Amino acid sequence: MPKPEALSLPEVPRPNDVTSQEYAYRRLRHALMIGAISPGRALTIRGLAETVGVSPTPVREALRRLSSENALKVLENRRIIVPEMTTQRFEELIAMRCCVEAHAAERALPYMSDMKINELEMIDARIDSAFDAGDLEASTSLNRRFHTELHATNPVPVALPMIESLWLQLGPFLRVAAGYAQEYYTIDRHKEIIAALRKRDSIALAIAIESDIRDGVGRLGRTALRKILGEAA
Amino acid sequence: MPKPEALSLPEVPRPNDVTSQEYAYRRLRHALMIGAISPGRALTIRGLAETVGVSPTPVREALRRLSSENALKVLENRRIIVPEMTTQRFEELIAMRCCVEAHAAERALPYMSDMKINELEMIDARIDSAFDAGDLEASTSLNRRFHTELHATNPVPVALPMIESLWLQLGPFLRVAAGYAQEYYTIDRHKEIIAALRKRDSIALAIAIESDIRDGVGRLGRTALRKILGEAA
DNA sequence: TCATCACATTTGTGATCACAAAATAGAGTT
DNA sequence: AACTCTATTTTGTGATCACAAATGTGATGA
Repeated sequence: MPKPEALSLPEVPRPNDVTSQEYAYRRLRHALMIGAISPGRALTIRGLAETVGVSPTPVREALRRLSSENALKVLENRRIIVPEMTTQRFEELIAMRCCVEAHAAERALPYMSDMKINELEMIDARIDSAFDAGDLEASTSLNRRFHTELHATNPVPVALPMIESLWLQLGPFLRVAAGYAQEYYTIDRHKEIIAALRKRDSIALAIAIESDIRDGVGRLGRTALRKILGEAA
Repeated sequence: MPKPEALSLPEVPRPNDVTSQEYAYRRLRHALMIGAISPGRALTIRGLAETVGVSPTPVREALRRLSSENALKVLENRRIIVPEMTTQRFEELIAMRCCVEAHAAERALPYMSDMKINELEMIDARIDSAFDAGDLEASTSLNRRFHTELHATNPVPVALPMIESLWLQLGPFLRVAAGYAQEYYTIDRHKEIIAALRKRDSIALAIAIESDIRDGVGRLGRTALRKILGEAA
């Protein structure tokens, strides 16, 4: 009889110079980000070690990192799980995304060159064509790139790790509404964001960012939540 | 001849059931938070292991955690250091604190009972008397407690780890202006915060929080920065 | 005085092992 | 059939060791 449950993690490229610990971290992080692991899933060190193909030591370090990013939760029994989602937590996460990402965008605005805005516009165009071509994986990946490029325009990107932490916390949950998992990253208001950037209008920028979040992840997340809670009732 | 540099970490209580990894984490974290380690300080695994009294393995995990909280920086050579502070980074951190802590306080407001507000007021009174008595360590510790209690009133404290990460990033830097290290935590606007809480006035609350940050850490930090940059020039 | 090269030391990394606690399974009893 | 207690397995934890890369040291040369 095979192991009760074998967790499969999507492959990610491994350059020659990355440590085992870093590789394990990237595999797990990517899996969490795209919703490949469901909330509540318990993770074992040895199990992951086998999946990733390294020894337990580097896996433990990767798990600690993810725990510190609040992507994983360490229970009192020392077992490590993907956190469960609740309506309250979801609302808090969305509200926090609005707060931090709007702030980060405003803080990036002074450093935003026309060239940079053109770059963002190009990425957005590629998102649209990937989406039209039905390539959800590409459009999801490009969407992340759009936001990262936007916030990383600030030469001192203090906000970036916080934003990524929030994305990581939201990622696993959106898997629960099966078909929505990929789709949710793709309903966007990037056109409005770019327009606000061009006008150097920080008020409009903050509004566009908030709309992007609340209309995209927010709406789909709420749908998913209703679905789960409905099923549970 | 003794080792070139032996890092001494302030003691922290160690309950029986905490793991070595958790203990190493707490020692280091506390040291960083109160400014016991200067920016730029390089940390070695073996060195810390000896200081803390555990083997290298748990120390490595503790270092990974702190790195993920952006309290430590992993260089390309894999050496781990306490990040340096710059004027830009300082301003970004302060601005981020204003953004996140104001948001968190507003989010906590609906859950704020009169009893809870009384608790906060009592803590604030103890801060004042500790400060008057010249017990800077106690007043610093109570100040942290004040903010933690405030933000943790929200039953789903998504903001808390982010705020703590920001405090951790600011902690080491304030040591550089020697005398200010402890003092900066004690110039506060807690009275205004409590008044806003009582009125359930979220606008006034956000303003009070921001004033607390900008008048306290902000001003002292800028003084310290000028001092360093002046010395460097 | 400065640069260069060889050697010793330090340091991060990761695999392995031993140990204890927790979870699981199974037998026995009520 | 439900419960309890015991034995087995699984799991997290932490120390140790081997290895390779980075760092530091010192002698030799221009």
